[in-house]
Amino acid sequence: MQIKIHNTLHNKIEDLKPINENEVLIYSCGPTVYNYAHIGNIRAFLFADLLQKVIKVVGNYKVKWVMNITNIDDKTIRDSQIGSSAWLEEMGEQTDDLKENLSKFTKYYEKKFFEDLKIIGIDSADLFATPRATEYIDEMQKLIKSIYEKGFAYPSDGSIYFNVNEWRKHDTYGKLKKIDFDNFKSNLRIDSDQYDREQVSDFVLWKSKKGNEPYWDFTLDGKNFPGRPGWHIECSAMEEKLLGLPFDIHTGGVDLIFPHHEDEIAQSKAGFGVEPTYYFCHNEFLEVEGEKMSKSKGNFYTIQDLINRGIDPMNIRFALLSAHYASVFNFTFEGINSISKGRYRIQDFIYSLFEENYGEKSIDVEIIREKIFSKLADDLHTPKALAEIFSLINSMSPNELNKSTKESLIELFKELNLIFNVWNIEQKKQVEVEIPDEIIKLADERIAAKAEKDYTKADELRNKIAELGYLIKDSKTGYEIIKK
RNA sequence: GGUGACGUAGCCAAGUGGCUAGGCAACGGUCUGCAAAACCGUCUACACCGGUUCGAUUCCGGUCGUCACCUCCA
Repeated sequence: MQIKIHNTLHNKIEDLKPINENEVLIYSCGPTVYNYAHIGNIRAFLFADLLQKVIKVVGNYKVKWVMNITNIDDKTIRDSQIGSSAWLEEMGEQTDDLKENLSKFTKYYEKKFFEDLKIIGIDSADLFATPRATEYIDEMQKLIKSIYEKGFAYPSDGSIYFNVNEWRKHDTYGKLKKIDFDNFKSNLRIDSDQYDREQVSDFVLWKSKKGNEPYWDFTLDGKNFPGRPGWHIECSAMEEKLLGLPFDIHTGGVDLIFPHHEDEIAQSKAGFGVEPTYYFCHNEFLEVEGEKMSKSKGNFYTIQDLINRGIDPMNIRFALLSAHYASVFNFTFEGINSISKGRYRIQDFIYSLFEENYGEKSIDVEIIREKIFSKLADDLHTPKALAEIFSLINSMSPNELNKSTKESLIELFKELNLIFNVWNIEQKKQVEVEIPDEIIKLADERIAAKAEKDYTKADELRNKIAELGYLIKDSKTGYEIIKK
């Protein structure tokens, strides 16, 4: 099926036409590993994952997906410094070697990041590569050199900057977003580094070493520039090395449109002579209870925070998939709760497909499949696809279906789950939960009271059991105890 | 200040120049001693003001409001 996606380069939905016939090359801007990922970060990676899954399952392509790990920047350096309060015992002993500290610090959060991905249903085996910025310093220096030699970079006070004005004479700067060069917010010129630059819109390719920071030597024009790469150059260098240019799709959050991706385009074109990609796709932000997430507001949730509040990570995944990636998602606890119920309903439908209980009814599953897939193919429209799924489960009772229809539906849900990855496609298992003897005793007492029609006592016992954290469901044959 | 997005029922969230998206909640019912669960049913909205049109929630203009980006925040 033809996949369509919104391309920020042209601000419209376009047919995906990959460079290679059978394979789609995707690069996703990955995390800066200086802290635990929060649900906003997670949304971005979930979007990239959704994209690659839909391209595979619906588009029938192979996918080569690269996500970088930014392990060197102001924050990772700051927090890995000797005596940093952000240093955790689990990271090991700090040493005198600054690079070693940086590596220990960032590898800790990198590990946590991949654990979080797994929890949220993203399989890191789907990733072709997860390059760490510090392992591609040579490639970055080569690229900077090339940009410099072509006259689009200049050194200033030990750093090397990209010359946007010079570049604008050759090509558009502002391909992703219209930039009004006369109206950059004026107070942003008051910036501690501002005097280094020829003009405000120039960005740094190589940052000179400041104080006690880890650094790499970099010889340019016979002169050494001890320092470290700027943020934008990391992605440009790693993309070229791992995917080759141009590749197909570049993903990231909307905040990266400018300047990060704009600068990537300029750098790659200036240094390599090629623009990085044909499609830029961006996910919108996530708010919490209607407000932008921020540490100062205290509405900053990590996956672990949510799990600690008793939220099943599969419900987080499902909730995020229930809205379109390009719209602002308002994360609320009430919302998670309500959308979760929808997931359970679909799950129950799937379970009943496995029941060996058949009717006469037959439906054309292929038509349903086409419908759902076409929604996903249309700019990853998961809300519409889910509406189709709900319409399906509302239109029938599973046990009135004949055997082959049930089997086809199981196959369909298996396929859908390759994308959604939030259901168990199997027979319902009796979950073995240890019910304490005390509870069983109370429940038996209640059944006895019920049999004697002593409902007051029965209700009292039910309340008592509820207080202890268990729920009683009566049935014709007896009762069922569920742990709350 | 500049650029862009958005405002849809109690809540979340699609979409469209005429043909009730969907979910959650709520309410009524079936079933239950009563509940719970499940099932059936009910709930017809598009910020405001103009304009275009036979017809506008959808197109155009304006107003109000919310949000994002404008040098390293996904």
